[in-house]
Amino acid sequence: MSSVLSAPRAVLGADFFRQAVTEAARALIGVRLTVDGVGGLIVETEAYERTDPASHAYRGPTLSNAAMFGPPGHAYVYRSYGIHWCLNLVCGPEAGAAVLIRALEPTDGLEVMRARRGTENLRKLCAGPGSVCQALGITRALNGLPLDQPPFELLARAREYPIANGVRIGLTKGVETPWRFGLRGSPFLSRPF
DNA sequence: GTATGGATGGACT
DNA sequence: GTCCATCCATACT
Repeated sequence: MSSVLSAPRAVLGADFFRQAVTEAARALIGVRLTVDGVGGLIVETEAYERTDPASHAYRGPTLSNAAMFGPPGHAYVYRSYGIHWCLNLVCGPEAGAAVLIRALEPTDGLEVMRARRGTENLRKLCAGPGSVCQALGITRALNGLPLDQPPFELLARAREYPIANGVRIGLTKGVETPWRFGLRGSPFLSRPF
């Protein structure tokens, strides 16, 4: 599908991140996410919230998940399987909720991302939460940082997008909860819906 | 103090 | 489809 956009986009404000986490996860599809100017359009997200057994916030605040209990509109970055980094956007009217960024359609800084990922394949640059962080250079150094300031930039979607939704990926708890959202038909999803 | 297992991705059969 | 690299917070002894 086309990703061309010419209209200027607004930076996402505090109100965006205060909406219910599932609404935020849906509304983030089509938003342009960059870190130091490198990134693309968000095409896949998952929602996690406080009372959700699959969420890192489920057992309450700890040192490592503290960002999830901070104000919305900030990043929560964690290490996954000892190898990868995963980026969440803290969202919602209540503390302890966040949206996992699972895939982007790469648009900005393609050569930087190709070098970081070690592949020329556009479809594989940002397909999966670990890949997104590798391509964008996201590590724990960005944990807790506000999303409306550099190096982050989040620009509102240019139009409405058709949304697919389904169950979340890779979980052992909360496996039935259909809180995975994606751009329907996008070739840049980590997996089809 | 020690064991465990996870919101993964890539290599391989 | 299966396997497993590699970190570290948490659970358990």
